[in-house]
Amino acid sequence: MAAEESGKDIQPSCEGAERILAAAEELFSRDGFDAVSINAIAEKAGVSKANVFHHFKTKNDLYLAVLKGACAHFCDYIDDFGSDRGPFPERLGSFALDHLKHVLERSEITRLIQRDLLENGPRRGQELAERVFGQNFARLVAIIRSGQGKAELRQDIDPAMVAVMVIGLNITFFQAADVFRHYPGGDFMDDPARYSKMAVDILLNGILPRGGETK
Amino acid sequence: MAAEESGKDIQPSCEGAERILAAAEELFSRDGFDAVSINAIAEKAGVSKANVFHHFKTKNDLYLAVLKGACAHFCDYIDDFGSDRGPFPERLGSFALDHLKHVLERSEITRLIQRDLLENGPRRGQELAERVFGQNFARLVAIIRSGQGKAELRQDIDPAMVAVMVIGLNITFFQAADVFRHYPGGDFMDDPARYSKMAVDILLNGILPRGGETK
DNA sequence: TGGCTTACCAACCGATCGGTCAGTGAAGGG
DNA sequence: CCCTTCACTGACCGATCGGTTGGTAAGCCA
Repeated sequence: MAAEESGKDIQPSCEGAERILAAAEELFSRDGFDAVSINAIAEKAGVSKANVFHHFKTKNDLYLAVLKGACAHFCDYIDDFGSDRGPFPERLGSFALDHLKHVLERSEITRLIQRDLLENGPRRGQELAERVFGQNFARLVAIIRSGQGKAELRQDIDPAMVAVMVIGLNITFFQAADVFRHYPGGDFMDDPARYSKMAVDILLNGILPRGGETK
Repeated sequence: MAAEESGKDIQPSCEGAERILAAAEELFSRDGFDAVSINAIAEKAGVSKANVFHHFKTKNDLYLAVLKGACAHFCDYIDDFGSDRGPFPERLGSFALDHLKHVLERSEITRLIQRDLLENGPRRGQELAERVFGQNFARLVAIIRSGQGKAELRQDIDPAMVAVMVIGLNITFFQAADVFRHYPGGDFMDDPARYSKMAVDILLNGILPRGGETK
């Protein structure tokens, strides 16, 4: 009897199960948990409905497996974000753009996680905090803190706050570009790189006039 | 025969219909469209299921009515945001905090709109852009632009971008406070006013050291 | 060879879904 | 007075839901 992998992390190993997972990931992220039927998943995966329940005990188990896989995938490559050398502003800008690209390239996973957070509230928030964004966040905070150590940025600001703003602004682009795009002067929401550059510039320099010139 | 108000904006006028709308708004925003059954709505509203269909042609019609009502409610009071007088930084800070409070107070509506945007993608984005956030956005842009006119902020920044950042950072707080709260140094996500103050400070002054002191 | 496990499937189950229908009782107008 | 309108209901419909059951065919180890 299969479908007993409740706690384990063994990846499917079976080709059918992988196809089920892939189909489920796409459908769940696009339509949400309740809007997707096991029939639809089975059909898309090219297997029978009973086979879905052979590999996953319940629909919720399948969803959890999809979410776990998505989280794992999302954490790949984040070590490559940003350059390790160079002055702090460049390092921050590089991280911000890499992270935004990463989010946009994995839009399916991003939407899945976002939806899950929306539906499962605070309790899921803690889980996700630990296993998904944790690495991104820690790395970003480290970049900022190191810059602060070298007095390359203000001492009186909270590095965690800056990290929240960078990631938050990227998520904002991901989920609200379609809204803001339609406003007059909102055409920068069409170009991630331009958006990232503008946001980082403001983050670094603020919007108030300076003594010197701004660039 | 009722249930024929497909295009009209006449508010329910009937007490039963109002109770149905209220129940539906709460359930839809909490659990999402597909997870809420007409039975559940009817039960919560204290009417029969058939009566729901008497007032609203289909489940989707009811959902649309809820969304429309939510949008209308959300736009109330936004004219009171921010003070009209005083220096630009105070005006911006005041708007940002008022807007954040507004979002948090109407968390049900906010979540409903957010969910709808997530599920209905770009096509709904345009609608929402026009009818919900439009007024907020325009007002915020006006505040920023007026400050720019008086040379109270940099000339080379895009007012729309600043508006996106203010609103985006508020939405970030709303939806991700439960995630970021769990990180070391993320305790500022417990206090909206503190978060808003920190964000606006960075927005205004940037994170790079200045010639003078920062405050 | 025979027993055991595993991947898989068609058929089926009770429950619930969105939605319909025939009808009831009260209000209102002629 | 009847007649229409309207808010409202219980009983019902076909479809589909998540999940189960009994069974088949292939591989593996003895």
